[in-house]
Amino acid sequence: MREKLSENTEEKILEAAKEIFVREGKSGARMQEIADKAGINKSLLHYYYRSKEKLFYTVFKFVFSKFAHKIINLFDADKDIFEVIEQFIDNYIDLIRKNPFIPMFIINEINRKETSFVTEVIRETGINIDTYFEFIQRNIDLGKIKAVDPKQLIINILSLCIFPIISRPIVQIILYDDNKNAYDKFLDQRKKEVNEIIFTMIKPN
Amino acid sequence: MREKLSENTEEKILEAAKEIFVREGKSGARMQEIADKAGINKSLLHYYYRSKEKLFYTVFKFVFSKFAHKIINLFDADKDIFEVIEQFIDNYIDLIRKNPFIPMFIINEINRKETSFVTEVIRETGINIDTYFEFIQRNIDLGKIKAVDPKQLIINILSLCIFPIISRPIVQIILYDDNKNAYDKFLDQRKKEVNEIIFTMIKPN
DNA sequence: CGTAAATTTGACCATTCGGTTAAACTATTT
DNA sequence: AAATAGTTTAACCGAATGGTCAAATTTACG
Repeated sequence: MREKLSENTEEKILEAAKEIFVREGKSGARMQEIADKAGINKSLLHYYYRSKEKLFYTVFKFVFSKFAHKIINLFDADKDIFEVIEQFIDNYIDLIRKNPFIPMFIINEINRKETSFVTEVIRETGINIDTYFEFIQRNIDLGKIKAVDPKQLIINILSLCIFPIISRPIVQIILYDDNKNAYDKFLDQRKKEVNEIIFTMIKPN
Repeated sequence: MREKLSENTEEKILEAAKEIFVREGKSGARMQEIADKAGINKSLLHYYYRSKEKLFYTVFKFVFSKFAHKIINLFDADKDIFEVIEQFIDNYIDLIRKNPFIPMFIINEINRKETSFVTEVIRETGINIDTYFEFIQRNIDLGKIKAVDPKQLIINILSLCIFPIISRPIVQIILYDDNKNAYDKFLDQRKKEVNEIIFTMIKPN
């Protein structure tokens, strides 16, 4: 049995597939377009990933895993919760701003799949929400924050960070007459805004 | 010139197209599927709406207009702002819960279109954000609420209401082990949660 | 080098899909 | 009833698309 000669090609395919799938969605993506972007023949796609379905699954798992871990891992630390949240909001808004299509991509495709697919992906990527719950509970026990519902809290943070970016194409037009710079400023201000909201809601009386 | 005999068929097509487009997206939707759902021949689709593009445009405008007006019109009233917001949150969460695919549909398709398309739709549907701005400004002037940024405010409300529902398929699994009832309770509680957040942020000191 | 395995290509296939066309059918007007 | 305009259908078309296959090329190794 020979060694794998070009893990390079596989990389290039994945990179191209990621870009196309994320931008166009699964049904909108074309195998030919992915091949072109990877600079290879369409047959090669099927040589490495037997079908569009398989290729998509690989890409989805990769993208989802990366994003999910960026959320969960933060709360692993033993840092001050207010610092963690501030840092999270700052990093996450920037991250999504740089990859504005990814949240939509994830939500979108999960909507089209059965639960088993999602469960499988979550299991395989090994994300674990419990570290977050423990982190919050510890801080409640220590009296650092109010006894808030950790589930509502994480959804509040994610909502306030993600929604303004995924809805940007409409909101930028309606609120800012499609002025890109103005909306970028809006998003920068938003970091303070979200911070203030979350802090206000969790800080002890 | 003859009368239109069956505005019935046109209705049926629109209804079917709406359901399919919203669920499958523009590229995922099939003209044949729409025809089947409307109980007619595929050629009839092209008789009434010349192309998929035209049919989609009609559906999109219809759906977008309905949802946008539900947001804007509320703030037209001369009611107490706290009542308006409370009612809005309650209604809107229920509305989206009943039509969970619509926000994603709108955001999704707007992402794929050029600005001109969106501007056109907004112009044609005649939504006007100024009534909202005036409503907020009036309440600030009257000292009923703090001098908050109306843009941040509306985005906060929409984020907190919409995101938990569009991300439901993932979040329900991660937070509630895919227990539908549990997540429905979560969303009911959420009305209180969002209300409390918004009220806390705008009420005068 | 020679050969066998791994990689890459081009030609090709079956199916799907949006769209067209001509003919059939229905209702309305005269 | 005949003519006419509006409505519906079945058959068909060309392009696009996911996928296959056998041949060609490259690479690793004895």
